[in-house]
Amino acid sequence: MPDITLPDGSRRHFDEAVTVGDVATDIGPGLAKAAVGGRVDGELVDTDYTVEHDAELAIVTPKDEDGLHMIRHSTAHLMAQAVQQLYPEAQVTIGPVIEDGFYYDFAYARSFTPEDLEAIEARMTELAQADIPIERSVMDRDDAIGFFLDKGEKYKAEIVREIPQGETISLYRQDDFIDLCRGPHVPSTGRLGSFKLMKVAGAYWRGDSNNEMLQRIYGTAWPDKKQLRQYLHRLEEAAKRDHRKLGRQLDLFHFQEDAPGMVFWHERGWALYRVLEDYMRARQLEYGYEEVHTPQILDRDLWKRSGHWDKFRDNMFSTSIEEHDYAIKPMNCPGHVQLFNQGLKSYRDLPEKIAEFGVVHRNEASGTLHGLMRARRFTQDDAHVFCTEAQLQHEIAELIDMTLQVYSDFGFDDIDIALSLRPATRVGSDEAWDRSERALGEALDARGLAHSVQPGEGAFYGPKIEFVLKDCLGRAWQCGTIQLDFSMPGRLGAQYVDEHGEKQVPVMIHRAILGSMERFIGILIEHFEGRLPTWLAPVQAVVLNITDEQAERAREAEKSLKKQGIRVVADLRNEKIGYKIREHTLQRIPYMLVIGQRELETGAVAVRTRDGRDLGSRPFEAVAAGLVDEDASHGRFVLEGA
RNA sequence: GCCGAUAUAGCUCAGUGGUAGAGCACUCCCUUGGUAAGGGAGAGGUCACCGGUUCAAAUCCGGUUAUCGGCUCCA
Repeated sequence: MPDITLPDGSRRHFDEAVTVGDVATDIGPGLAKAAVGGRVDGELVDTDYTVEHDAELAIVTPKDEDGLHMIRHSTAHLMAQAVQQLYPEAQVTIGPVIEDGFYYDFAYARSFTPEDLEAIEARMTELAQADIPIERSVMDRDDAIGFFLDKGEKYKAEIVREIPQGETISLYRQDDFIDLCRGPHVPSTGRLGSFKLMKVAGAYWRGDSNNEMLQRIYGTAWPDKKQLRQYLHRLEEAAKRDHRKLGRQLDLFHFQEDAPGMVFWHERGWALYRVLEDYMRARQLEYGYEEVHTPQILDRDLWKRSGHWDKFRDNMFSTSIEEHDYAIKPMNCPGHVQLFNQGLKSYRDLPEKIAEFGVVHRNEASGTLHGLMRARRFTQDDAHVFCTEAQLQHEIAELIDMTLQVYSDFGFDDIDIALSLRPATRVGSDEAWDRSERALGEALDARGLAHSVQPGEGAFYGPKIEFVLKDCLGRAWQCGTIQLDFSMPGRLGAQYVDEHGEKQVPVMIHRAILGSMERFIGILIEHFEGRLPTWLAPVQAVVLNITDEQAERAREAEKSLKKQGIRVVADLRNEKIGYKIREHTLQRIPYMLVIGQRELETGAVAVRTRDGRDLGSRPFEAVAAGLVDEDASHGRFVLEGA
């Protein structure tokens, strides 16, 4: 008869087999009421799971990660039940838990409308209030196939068919609704209630664009109303950071119908862009790169030789002139190989590091465009390192250092690293892939950097290391990449003469740190909610006069700061100081320098930050020096600290 | 590219078969005001584009384009 060990180490003895629910009741009525499931010897189970032997048991409540997961999963079932009651022809398919909620895919003749969603949500609330018991049962695999086919659920039958012969199939039933499911689930629908249906969208059956389109309904679910409200609030806050919205509000850039997926940079946005480019240029010079610039349009033959035309022609813009076919470059590498091929190269010339702020065009599918984050024209901080295999380890190690240093300067210290291995469609021999995958893995291990491995995710020409940075909302952005290429140098005839006078093909490393300049700017805007650190801010300070009396001094201050390299504007409009402060605060300008009669007399400026803090009146020269320091000191606020 | 939604003034939005609206922004005038919106007046729109229905279309229908949310994709 079972001895149950609880997570705090205490033991309870029972004279006969007990359910998880019984144990919870035995511990206390409050816990019994809260219990949605249990974890028995590490396995997640329903509350009516029977424990027959000695076991470790944790009661699962909505406060646990497990419990929250169960609530979301059960809410997905609740939604499916509501949908089938309201739309009996709708077939159920799959309904997994996702971050912050769940979705369920239905096969239905038409799309669900926002009104349908309201009706479904209302029905879900009724079903939750009815507190319908949720019961588990098992069925033989073949019986289950027949069962679902009888109900006209061909998708479910297909799922069951793929479960190995002989495995037991578990079903969960709540009233008239029965779904194939591994479980576990909460004991009754009354445990659910803090949910909201979020949106409908099309989704391909099994995620394959050759398959039919299903109707997916997304929802969110939480242990209580308060957490639901907090979640919805969080979404609103994230929406405020949307770089497309801020791009307009802060006058950084715009898009228009004439150039889908291509940015029109305004003066302020371009100022930010140039700071980023100048910063990367300085880093690259430090690390011994040669900056170059290669043609935008190259003969199609070159793209055939490089392998791009075969693999990616659908995503390339083409043009022809005088009966010659060309393609607009989607990548910079073939051009960089042409540069490497100039003159005869010796092993003494290696490594040769060629960098370009390369403007590329890729014909991204229309439905995928997303502001700066996914554009058809963007600029890569691209570079190619040509080296010998023997130099590989050292070069990769240096690239890893450089990449992490750059991220740190932008304030990103939480970086995930992934190693992506060979994809199904690829060029190059398996031996070359073996060597290159090993080289990258060893470089990471040598530096003690934890990383995940992603089989099949490599580029067609080689494996890669990807750097994924996390912004202040915890969202992940893949930016940096280091890719080995044992194929293209050979295809495009790159060679060097080794110490024995023999011709050899160099190894090529493709690397980008920011990735796309445009996208990185989008990430910065969202990460800082437009409140860019002084060194990045398009306008770093604004000089404000209070009355016309101080206009001349304000103009002088502006001129002096400009001369010292500060991005500054003077606002001498005939408006009250409060009005000007409000406007420039909303524009997220780091410092507002106010000159009134008092400052005019003392040669000072009154400094106010965009956070609304008054740093007091200070001598103009000191403020100017502080701004210059702050500009030079990536991310640190010198003036405020003073 | 696929599914769905959307497109009205510079911006944010209202208008739903019968003369196109508001707030902010803009221009001019008054105001010279000390840290998040001073007052008044004015100007501003082929209602995304093309076609259809109708006596009459921003409004209804069809198509195109773009955008938004997903899906697929992301060298």
